[in-house]
Amino acid sequence: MMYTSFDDFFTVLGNNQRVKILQFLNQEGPKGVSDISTKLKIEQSAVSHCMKKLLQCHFVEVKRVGKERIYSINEDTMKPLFELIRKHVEKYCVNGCVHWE
Amino acid sequence: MMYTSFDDFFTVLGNNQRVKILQFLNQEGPKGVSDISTKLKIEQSAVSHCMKKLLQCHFVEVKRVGKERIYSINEDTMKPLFELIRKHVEKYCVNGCVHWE
DNA sequence: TCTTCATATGATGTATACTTCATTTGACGA
DNA sequence: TCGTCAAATGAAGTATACATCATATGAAGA
Repeated sequence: MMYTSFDDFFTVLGNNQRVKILQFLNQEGPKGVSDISTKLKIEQSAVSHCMKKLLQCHFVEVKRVGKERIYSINEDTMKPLFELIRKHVEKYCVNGCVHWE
Repeated sequence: MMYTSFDDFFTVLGNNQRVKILQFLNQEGPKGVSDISTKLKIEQSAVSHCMKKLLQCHFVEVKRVGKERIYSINEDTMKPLFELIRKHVEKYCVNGCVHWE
């Protein structure tokens, strides 16, 4: 998969696990793969696959610390993004469920 | 598909056609299904399917005008959302292509 | 009420991406 | 340099959502 445009960014966000990981990093701060895997109950290799895509889109950054790779969200983009969606959900999502029609 | 939470919103945005439609409506203003179908070269029924999901997430609104149904974006959410992503792409997407590694 | 236009719906094949497993890489300490 | 831990990679089966077709609905005018 190439990441060449606007739409690709949403494609990468269009996956619950990746969004959960981003939210987790947003709330808990920088974390290694094992931590993410344990806390969110996602397989280690699945987390790795997720992190790769998130990295490619610059939604997260990574730094090596010993054997671990510590991931942190790109706050410039992700914080306001989550805030925007949070407001939207708050406005339209009633009783834990979007209502329509 | 149910739309019960935060992640579902990204799932609906995670599709190029739906994003293209949103961008089109953002730039060109309210439009009917036929217009969208013709301009973006997407089948009529595909557009309809897209609009249904976009409606369910309140990314667009609709009003009947005669036989037509005119769709317009939810500006409160979509304008700032697009602006946010635009800045992100501008920052990290070099020469029409995200670079990494 | 019949016809036509605009759009929506439902079903099904097909494409896409996710999950999982096995394996590899890379760093650290003994 | 060997063993171990942390994470990444690749491949393959499986699940998911998309594209398309045929059909239905609903409004407007003749």
